[in-house]
Amino acid sequence: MNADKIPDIIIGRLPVYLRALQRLADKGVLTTSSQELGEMIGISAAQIRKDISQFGEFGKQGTGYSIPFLVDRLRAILKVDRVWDVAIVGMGDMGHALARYNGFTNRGFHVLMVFDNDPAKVGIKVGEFEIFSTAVMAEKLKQQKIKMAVLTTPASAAQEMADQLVKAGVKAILNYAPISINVPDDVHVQYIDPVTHLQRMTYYL
Amino acid sequence: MNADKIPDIIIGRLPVYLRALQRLADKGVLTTSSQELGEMIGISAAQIRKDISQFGEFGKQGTGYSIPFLVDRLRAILKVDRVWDVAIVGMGDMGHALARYNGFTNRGFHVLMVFDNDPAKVGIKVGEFEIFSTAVMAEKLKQQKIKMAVLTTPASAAQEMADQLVKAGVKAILNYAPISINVPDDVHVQYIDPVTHLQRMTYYL
DNA sequence: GGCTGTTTGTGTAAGTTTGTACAAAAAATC
DNA sequence: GATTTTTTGTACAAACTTACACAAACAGCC
Repeated sequence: MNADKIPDIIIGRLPVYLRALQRLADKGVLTTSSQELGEMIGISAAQIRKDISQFGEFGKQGTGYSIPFLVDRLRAILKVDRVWDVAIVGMGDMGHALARYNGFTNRGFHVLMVFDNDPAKVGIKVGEFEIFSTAVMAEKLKQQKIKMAVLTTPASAAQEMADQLVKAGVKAILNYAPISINVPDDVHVQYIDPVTHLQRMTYYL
Repeated sequence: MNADKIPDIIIGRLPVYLRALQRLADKGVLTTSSQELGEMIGISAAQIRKDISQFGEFGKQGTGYSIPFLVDRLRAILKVDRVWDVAIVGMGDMGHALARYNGFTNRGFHVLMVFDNDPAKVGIKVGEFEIFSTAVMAEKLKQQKIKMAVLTTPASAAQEMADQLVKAGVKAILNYAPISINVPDDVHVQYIDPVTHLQRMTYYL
């Protein structure tokens, strides 16, 4: 195990490996090879081997990798061998869709609370959740020690909500708002904007 | 203009530049510098200059970049100086949210049709759209010459739907299903899976 | 008009990432 | 049990990406 400093680009591929491996596990497959995994996800076998070997010698020559074992290791490395509570901020269509999404379960996450700054929405039920006011957000996030949030507000509110999240101790933000946000260096942000993703492909059409 | 072969990693940053520039333009700002833009989006000024200079000399020493001009150039480079028709496949919560999203307008895209393979959903109206059966999908996509699609089905249906999209001539797929899909080399895929994005951040918490 | 400050575009160096190839280990086959 | 096949982990080379630094161009000001 060479825990020195793993490049972020490798960390970014591990969830993709994990997703494919869990899919194989669900089908009852017990072992796989870097070759087979690579064909599933479109990454070269050598790269997969090199990425995984950063964390230890998890495979066996001639056989490949034990799927249950490798899944366990990857979950531990990514720290999703536990459940992280997540808050959703912004209860528009996207916030609703995510609040009702059942794909977080078993992959390390649990939506615990949802917020909106519109007084007309506060108190309304969305599935199992009652929408809370963003006025009480910092308090509730601190109380529950929530470290991760999903931002699904319009662009106009995103920076202000991000600031409040940071103040409340949130260290990871998944930003669905179509705008870049500024946060301190110790806060991580991932961006999901369907338009930028589409624009990245039109260049090649 | 050195159109030889622009690295994909640069193409991927251009939509982020464009998004920030259009935001400045909407505020009425007429010029900006690589420095200012870099601070907005968290990318070094040198990198922004080098990226942009791949396509021509769009800036002016001492002044910076004309925002309207640079926006025009980036839109042309990314081919979003026109409107691309897009189909959405899978009318669950996420499909609904995207069908109702008004953020595509003015950024180069227009949702033209939506599909679902559930007979109980076919014919129902979602906003302005009538849900069509996936049985008629290939036919309708070809008829309208649609080249881009958003895939919002469960993982179990994603590969089959992707195959149908490819057969119908679609060349770019934005995949919200939590699974890697296999497509021919000339078809582009971008992935949006909130869980893999979250898992990429938990490593650092 | 000359001086000062700003900002671009780019050459070069440094750093990072990927690809290639192969020894070593394990399993399968005969 | 010897040979062949499969597959890992990694050394080394190649390719790619980013950072640094600065000349040249332009604007603003006195």
